[in-house]
Amino acid sequence: MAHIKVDAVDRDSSVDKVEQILSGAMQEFLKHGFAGTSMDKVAVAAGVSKATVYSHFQDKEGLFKVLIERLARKKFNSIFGTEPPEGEPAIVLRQLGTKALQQMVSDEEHRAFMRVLIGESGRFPELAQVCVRAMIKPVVETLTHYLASHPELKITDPEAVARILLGTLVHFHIVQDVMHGKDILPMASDHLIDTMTNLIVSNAN
Amino acid sequence: MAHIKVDAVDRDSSVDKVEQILSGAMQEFLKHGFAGTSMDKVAVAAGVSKATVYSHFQDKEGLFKVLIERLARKKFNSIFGTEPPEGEPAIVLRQLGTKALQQMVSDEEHRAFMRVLIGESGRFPELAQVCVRAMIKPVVETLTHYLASHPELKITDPEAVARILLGTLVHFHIVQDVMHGKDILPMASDHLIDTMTNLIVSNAN
DNA sequence: GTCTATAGTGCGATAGAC
DNA sequence: GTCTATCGCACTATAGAC
Repeated sequence: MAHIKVDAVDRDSSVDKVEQILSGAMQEFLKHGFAGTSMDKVAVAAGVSKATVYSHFQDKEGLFKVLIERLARKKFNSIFGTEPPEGEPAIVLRQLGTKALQQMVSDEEHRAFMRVLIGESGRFPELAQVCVRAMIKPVVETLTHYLASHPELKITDPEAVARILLGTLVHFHIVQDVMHGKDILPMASDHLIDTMTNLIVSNAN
Repeated sequence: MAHIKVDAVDRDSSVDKVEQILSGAMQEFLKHGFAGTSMDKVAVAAGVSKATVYSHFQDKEGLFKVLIERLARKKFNSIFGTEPPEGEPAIVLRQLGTKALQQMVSDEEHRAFMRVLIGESGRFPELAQVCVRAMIKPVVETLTHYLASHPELKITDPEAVARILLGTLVHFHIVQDVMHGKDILPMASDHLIDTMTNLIVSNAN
C-alpha cells in the first residue's frame, strides 16, 4: 500500500510540477514574449526551482513551444468549441459572431496569446502553422460547411465568405482590443455583426 | 558660398547618421522584436558606434518608438497612399483590394512590421494607438467616405462595411503570410476579393 | 554556480570646419 | 587653435541561459 501510494504521489506530483511550470511559463511568456521572458522568472512564477524546470523541459524554446500548442487548443475550444450551428442563417450568424466576439473581448489571456503568437511567428514559423491548423482551419471549415448547406443564400464560394466572416471579427478584435483602438475608432460590435449578417443574407434576394 | 555649403554638409551628415541609425535599428527590431534586439547589434548594423546611437536617441525605448512611428507613416503611404478612389464601385473595390493585397504580400518588411507592432502592443499601448491613428483610421475613413458617396449601394452603415472590407483583407494577409498559413489554408486572393466585392455590390439589387 | 550578453557611461583620440 | 561630432574601447552592473 505504501508502495502504491508512493507511486501515485510520484506520478501526481510529477504531473503537478509540469502543470505548475506551464502555468508559470504562461504568465511570463504571455506578458513578456519569448525574448523578454527569463527562465528564472518562469521558475519563480511556477513556484519551482530552475533545475526542476530544466528537468521537465529541454530548454526555453521547448517549453515555449509546448505552451503555445497547448494554448492554441485551449483557446479554440473556449471560443469556437460549440457544436456546429443549425438553423436560420440570419439568426445563427448573428449569434455566432456575437458569442465569438464576446469570448475574445472578455478574455485578457486571449489578447496576450494573439500578441505573442503573431509577434513570434517570424521566429517560430512552424508554431504559427500549428496554430493555423489547430484554430483557424477548423473554424473556416465549420463555417464553410454551414454556409454550403444553405443553398438559399446563393453563395458561390462558401469558403471565401467564411473567411470574410472570420476576418471581419478577428480584425475588429485586433484593432479594438489588442491594439487598443477602442477610443480612436469606436464602433459597436452589434453594428458590425448586423451589417455583415445582412450583407450575406440579403444576397439571397 | 563656402558658408552655405558647410551648413548643408553639417546638416546632411547629422541627418545621415540619424538615418543610418534608424536603418540599422529597423533591421534589428523588425527581425528580433524589442526585447530580442541589443543596442550593440543596432550600432553594428547601422555602422556607427554605440555612443553615437546614444547621442541621437535617449535610450532603447526612445529609438524603438521613433522607428515604429516612422514605419507606420511609411507603410500607410506605400499601401494606401493613393488618391481617394472614384468610379464604378464594382471596379474600384476590386482594384483597391487587389492593389492593397499585392503591396502587402510583396513587402517582407511589412510582414515583419505587423509582427512587431502587434507583438509589442502589450508593452507599448500608446505606440499601437499611434499606428491605429496613422494607418487604420485614415483607411477606414477613406473607405467610409467612398461607400457613403454611392447611395446606389444602399449601405446603411458605411463605416461597418469599410471595416468588413479592411478586416477581410488584413486578416487574410495575416493568416496566409504573417502566420505562414498559405499551404495549410490555400486560397486565391482573387476569389476572396471577387466574393467580397459581389457581397457589397449585389446589395444594390 | 558559471559564464556570457547586454544596457548604459566615460574618456582619450581623431577628423573636419571655422 | 577651437569646437563639435564621432569613434573605439574599456568599464560597471545587471540579467539571464543552462
